[in-house]
Amino acid sequence: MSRAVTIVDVAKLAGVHFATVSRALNPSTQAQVSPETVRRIQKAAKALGYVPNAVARSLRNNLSMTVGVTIPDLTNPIFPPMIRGIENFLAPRGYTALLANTDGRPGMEQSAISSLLERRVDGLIIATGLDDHVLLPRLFEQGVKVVLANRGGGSVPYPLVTGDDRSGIAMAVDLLKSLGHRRIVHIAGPDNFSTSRTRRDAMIQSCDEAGIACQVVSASALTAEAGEKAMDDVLSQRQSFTAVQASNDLLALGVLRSVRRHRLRCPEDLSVIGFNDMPFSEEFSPGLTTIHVPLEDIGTESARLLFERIQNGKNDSVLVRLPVSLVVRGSTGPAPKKQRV
Amino acid sequence: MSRAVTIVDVAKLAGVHFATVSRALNPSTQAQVSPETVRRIQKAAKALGYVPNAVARSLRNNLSMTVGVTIPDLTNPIFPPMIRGIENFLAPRGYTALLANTDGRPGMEQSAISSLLERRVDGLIIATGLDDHVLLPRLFEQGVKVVLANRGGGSVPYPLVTGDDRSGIAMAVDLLKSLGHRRIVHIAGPDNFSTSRTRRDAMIQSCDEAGIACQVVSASALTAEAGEKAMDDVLSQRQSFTAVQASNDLLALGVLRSVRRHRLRCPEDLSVIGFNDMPFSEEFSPGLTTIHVPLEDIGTESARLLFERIQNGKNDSVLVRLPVSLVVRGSTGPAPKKQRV
DNA sequence: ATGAAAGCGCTAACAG
DNA sequence: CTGTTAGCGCTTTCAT
Repeated sequence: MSRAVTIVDVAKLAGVHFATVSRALNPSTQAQVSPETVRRIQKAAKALGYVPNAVARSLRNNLSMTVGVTIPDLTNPIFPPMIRGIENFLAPRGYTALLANTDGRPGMEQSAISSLLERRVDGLIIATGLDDHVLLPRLFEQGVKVVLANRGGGSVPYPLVTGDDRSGIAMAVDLLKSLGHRRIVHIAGPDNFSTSRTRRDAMIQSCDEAGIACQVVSASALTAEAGEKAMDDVLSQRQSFTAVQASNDLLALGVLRSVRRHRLRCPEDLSVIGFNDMPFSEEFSPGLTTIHVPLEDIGTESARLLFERIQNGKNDSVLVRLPVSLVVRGSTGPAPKKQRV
Repeated sequence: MSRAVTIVDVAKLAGVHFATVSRALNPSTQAQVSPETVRRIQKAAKALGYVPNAVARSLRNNLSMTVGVTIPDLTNPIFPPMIRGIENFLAPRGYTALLANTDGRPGMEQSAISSLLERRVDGLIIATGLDDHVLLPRLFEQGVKVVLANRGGGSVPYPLVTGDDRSGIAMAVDLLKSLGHRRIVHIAGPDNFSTSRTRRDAMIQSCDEAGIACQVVSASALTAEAGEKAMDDVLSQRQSFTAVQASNDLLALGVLRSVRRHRLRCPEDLSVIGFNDMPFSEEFSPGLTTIHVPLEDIGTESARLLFERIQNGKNDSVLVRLPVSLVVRGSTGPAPKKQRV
């Protein structure tokens, strides 16, 4: 690219000092310049195809107008809506999001955050759902603005935005109970995800209170494949149960596949219920009954909290727990009279 | 945040000039500094928690180590894999992607690109699939590095990465023909997307060559809702046909919904075939027969081409047409003897 | 209302 | 091998 046109070029053409160009082109200082001069400068800028250099501005202002967002994996369908929520809030305010995938690996998370910090993001939305790493306290100490999204609270007093997992699980248990189910299997996610633990514990508690027997099985990852494998294992054990509640929809999808392969009918032989209401869970066969989590809202709220903290310099803690709701579709039905499983 | 520690602070602690710190901390110049000094500097840097300032470096080097990526909508499932492909290639090379959603609106695309250019991205991957806007020739003229992904060729000689739409459509027609279908409806996407036009034209040509009657119906958007509505219209016209080929899987999903609502059976009464093999199309009911497009590879290739062009300063044109394949699932079957539609 | 000058943090000549 | 210096493009005092 031939050398970019700068404020100095514009100044020459308009016949003013380059500082005046800066004032004229900046909304907040434009009033300091005479309207006539402003017009002249704008004309010159357009004529030359001037494009402001945000990098130089960032260096000078110590403000990059970017925020970093770390997620485990973009291809996990719960994240695109969250990210849209984040961008919908930030873009109109002049902010751009830098995305980093961590694949759930603490090492990658660390290097991703380092890279974002080097780029001098004004704040961070961490949605990796992993346990507190050593990094977090250090970030807090340094005054780095962070909002934690979609994960459980840790020891560090950063703001936190999640769906209401406990009440979601309670809704699921209620539904199953009202359908006559008395023995449920819970497919839990890996233990190092805070949501996995929260949902599992809530499940045990809700079932306990409802007088329902709950068997917990852990999947090795939050994927359909892991869910399928976990369900295969459960079915091979010939336990008796009439319903499965999975820690997320991807696991539930795996359960559905396993059930189909074992020639069981859902929901006639077995009810299945997920968590998240991820995009397209409606299209599974059968359509997945699940707990709807307002993913886009989680994104929007996280962005709002971060934005506020960047603006006012505070770093105070809040807990935003967004309400969830039950979505009943085809994968749940009355408990079978004669247990087929 | 308390004032960040800079190269100067490190220099003071290590008792050297700050330029030496720069050399010591930079892999490419580290050899110029005595090993002993390097160690001392690294120790000082660690002790102070020094984080290099990429913004300052970018300004100085005129290299931001970022690329801009514009897409219509992250929540369209074909994009996350593409973006992962892009990031998988770029991240190990020190590059970060700035994402911008345009919602398919030329105005938003323009402002997104402006914003990215202000941030001095080193290049742009444009995957909006819209027609050439006025911007493109101007960008080319200015020497801005761009790679066009997943869209048809335009008048501007930028590199281009797509799936092989024509051969994909041919595969779909072949399959339907071999199943005995002789009257097909093609649900086309809006005309301002180049892929819509390519696939529609390929459809007309392939059917022509195969001696198959093809009726084209246009959907108002590339969404399930638009596909459903288009299919409703088709069914209300009582045309005679035994198969539907949709311009993408989202439209096909809408078709499946419409078919279900009209109490027709798929594939017994009607075969449906999509395009893209987007994530979860396998889970639709029935599983969607479709043309697999290597979305992640499209991302990787785009990133590679852009990277090469950033490296060597060239801006030469290439056309990379990635092979596609037919994926047969439950939504296609033999043409019915007695036409039910 | 505008000009002059300093400096954000860094890299890259150029000296020594 | 290390120090000195200039300058990337911009905003912001401080003068005038």
